[in-house]
Amino acid sequence: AHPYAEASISRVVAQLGIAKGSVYQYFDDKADLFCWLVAEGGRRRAAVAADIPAGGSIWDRLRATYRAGAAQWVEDPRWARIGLRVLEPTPEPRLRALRDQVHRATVAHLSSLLVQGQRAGDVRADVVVDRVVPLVRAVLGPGLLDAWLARLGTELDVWMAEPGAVTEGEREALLAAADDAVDLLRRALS
Amino acid sequence: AHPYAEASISRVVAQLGIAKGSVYQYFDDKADLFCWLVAEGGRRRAAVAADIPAGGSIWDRLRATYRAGAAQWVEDPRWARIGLRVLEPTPEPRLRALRDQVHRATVAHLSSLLVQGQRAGDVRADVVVDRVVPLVRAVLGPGLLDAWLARLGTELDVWMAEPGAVTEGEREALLAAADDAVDLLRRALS
Amino acid sequence: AHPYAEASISRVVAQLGIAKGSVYQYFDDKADLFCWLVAEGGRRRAAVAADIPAGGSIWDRLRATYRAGAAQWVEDPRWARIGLRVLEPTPEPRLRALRDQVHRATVAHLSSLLVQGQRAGDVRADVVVDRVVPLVRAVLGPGLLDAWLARLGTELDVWMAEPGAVTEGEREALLAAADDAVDLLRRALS
Amino acid sequence: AHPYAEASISRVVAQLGIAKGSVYQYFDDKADLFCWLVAEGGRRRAAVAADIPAGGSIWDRLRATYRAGAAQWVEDPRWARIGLRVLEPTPEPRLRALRDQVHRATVAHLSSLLVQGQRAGDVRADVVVDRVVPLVRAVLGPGLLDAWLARLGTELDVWMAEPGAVTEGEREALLAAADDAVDLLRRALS
DNA sequence: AATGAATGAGAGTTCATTCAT
DNA sequence: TATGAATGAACTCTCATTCAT
Repeated sequence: AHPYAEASISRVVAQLGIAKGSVYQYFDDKADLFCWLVAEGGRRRAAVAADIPAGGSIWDRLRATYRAGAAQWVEDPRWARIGLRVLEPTPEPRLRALRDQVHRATVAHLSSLLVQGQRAGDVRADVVVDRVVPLVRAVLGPGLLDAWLARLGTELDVWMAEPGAVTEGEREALLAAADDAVDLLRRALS
Repeated sequence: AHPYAEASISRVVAQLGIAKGSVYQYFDDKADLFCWLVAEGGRRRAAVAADIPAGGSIWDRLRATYRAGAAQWVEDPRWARIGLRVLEPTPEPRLRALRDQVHRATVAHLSSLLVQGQRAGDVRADVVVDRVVPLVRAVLGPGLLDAWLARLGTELDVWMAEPGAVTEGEREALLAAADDAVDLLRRALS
Repeated sequence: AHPYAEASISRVVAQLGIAKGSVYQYFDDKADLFCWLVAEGGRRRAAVAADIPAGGSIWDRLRATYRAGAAQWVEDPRWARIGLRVLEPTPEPRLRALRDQVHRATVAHLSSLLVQGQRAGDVRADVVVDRVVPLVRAVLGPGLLDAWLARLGTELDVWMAEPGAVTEGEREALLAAADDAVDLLRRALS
Repeated sequence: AHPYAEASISRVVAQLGIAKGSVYQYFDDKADLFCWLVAEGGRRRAAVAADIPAGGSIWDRLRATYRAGAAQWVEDPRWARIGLRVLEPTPEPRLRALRDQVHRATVAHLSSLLVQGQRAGDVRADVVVDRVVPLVRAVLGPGLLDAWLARLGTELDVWMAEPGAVTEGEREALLAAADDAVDLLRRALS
């Protein structure tokens, strides 16, 4: 519910009704707990991503991936949110290291996808992969998140505080937003 | 140099070699100081943006704007960085208000630009402006920033700590990255 | 409006719209300013008390004095309030000295009055003056003040913040309360 | 030892030789600590008052009560002092609430006592209870305290700083002062 | 394994006072 | 005479962490 620096172990244990010391039975310190949460969020996202079928164009695959992301965002908003926390700036060295690792993994994944796309003819040959990866990443990351929030007519923090129920229509809108994002990239790069 | 929550007035005054109380002669509190810094950063950016010529297609104008942004990023990195701080999440109500205001202004600006583009034939008629604005915003915001950092071969915090000199080649690369971002949008939307 | 310790020169100058330094042109420090205010309050009270006719029994004179006090309390509540501030506890040595001085003066005055009363037959001969003076002082000080506030149906701080207008009926009630207090003493001591 | 506003947690913990944070393990904040102290002081006084026999005239009962108060003032001066702190003026809302509550309870108690006295014939029928209660309260409160201090030949703060031993003669004098106060009221009201 | 009291560094903020202008 | 920027001590309170039980 809070960025790393503002998150307070005192508040967490008060809310959970457990002893402060108990946290330190399982985690070395605040950063360790935070890292575990982020990693667990990543694992849950990966579990969903694993079910994406491999066939079709890279656009089909991207679409399937981010449609699944939309579904997860609706079903498990708190864990989805945690996954984003790692991207926020922080001076804590271990969190920086974690963030860089996540960054590199994402870049590597998108790069290989685009290269595959070029081989398969889904992506124009004159696209310089390294140059577009940051842009692609932005569209599918903050861009898509922003589009989702706009569709829900809310803001991130407001919605996280009270995720509320998502109507079937809203759910469809989120999936459509994922399609929009992938379509924009397809038009730009194919 | 730090997100709002981690920024410490104690550290600032120690670094400046002034008395703690002096800060409060000019600012109501920490949030007030932060808001002023962000606003000043915005003013400096606006001063640069004012010089952009009005003619040409919206793509030409976007290109000119973000080329100017690249130049400013190189020449005044600290003030450019401050401008980004306001986008970071925070529970402080006044900073949230400021962030929302900046957000709305950006969205309004991009929307009107795209609508103009449709009228002028620079943007396809079937583009739904409201749906693509978040994606455009992401490309030109985090996407372009990420592209710049990739070109400089560094990371945000590392570079801010020691902005260093930028070679003529790097400067050209930053301008080229701005072109890349706008081109991607042009291909996608026109 | 505040006890000495809570009173803030910063607040005062902000409210007056003058420079902080100006205070120190006229007063050595916060305590000096406070002492002056208390003394001025005392002077104003003394000015009123000077008009009390000297004749009659001591009960008549007390009654006249505290009726005048009631009138002043209504007409000049802020200055009357200041006069009470000096009685509040404080560790500041100069304020303690001032308070002790006021205390001694009051005790001396009441003592001489009661002795006169005994000589004139207004006060029973078996009354031990020194023993009753603290009780008399309490009746005419905090007791009467409390009675006034009860008659106004308010509390001290509430009323000071917004003294408001006093109806003729309330004014009469305050005078009656002064009579009550003196009557109680007369019955007890004569 | 100090009024609420002047009391300093920093000073307290320094004197106790404990860590600042420890205070906040037991109390929400400074006001909470102060309220607890006042309440505890009240409880101790109530414990003593509970032993007062119920029979006799209301004057007998008042005398017994305030004789017990004198004894406690000698035996437990610090806790007795704390009980008085709540009566001091303060802008802190919670302390104001506490003070008002104490005020109302005292007034209610004295009112019912005087009404009982009227029924039993201890108090003249023409006494208007609501009008004399503030005066009675003043005699038994600040009046009696002042009388005690006069008998001890000291001042409140001086004596609290060094309560010292009380001789048997002084102890008797304090009890006599309680008698004096009640006698004054008896003469005035019966 | 769980507890929660103790810790003390550090935070933001207010304050009375000084003094060059 | 008036100003108000500069000062730094003192304040309350929060925090992550430790450790004896």
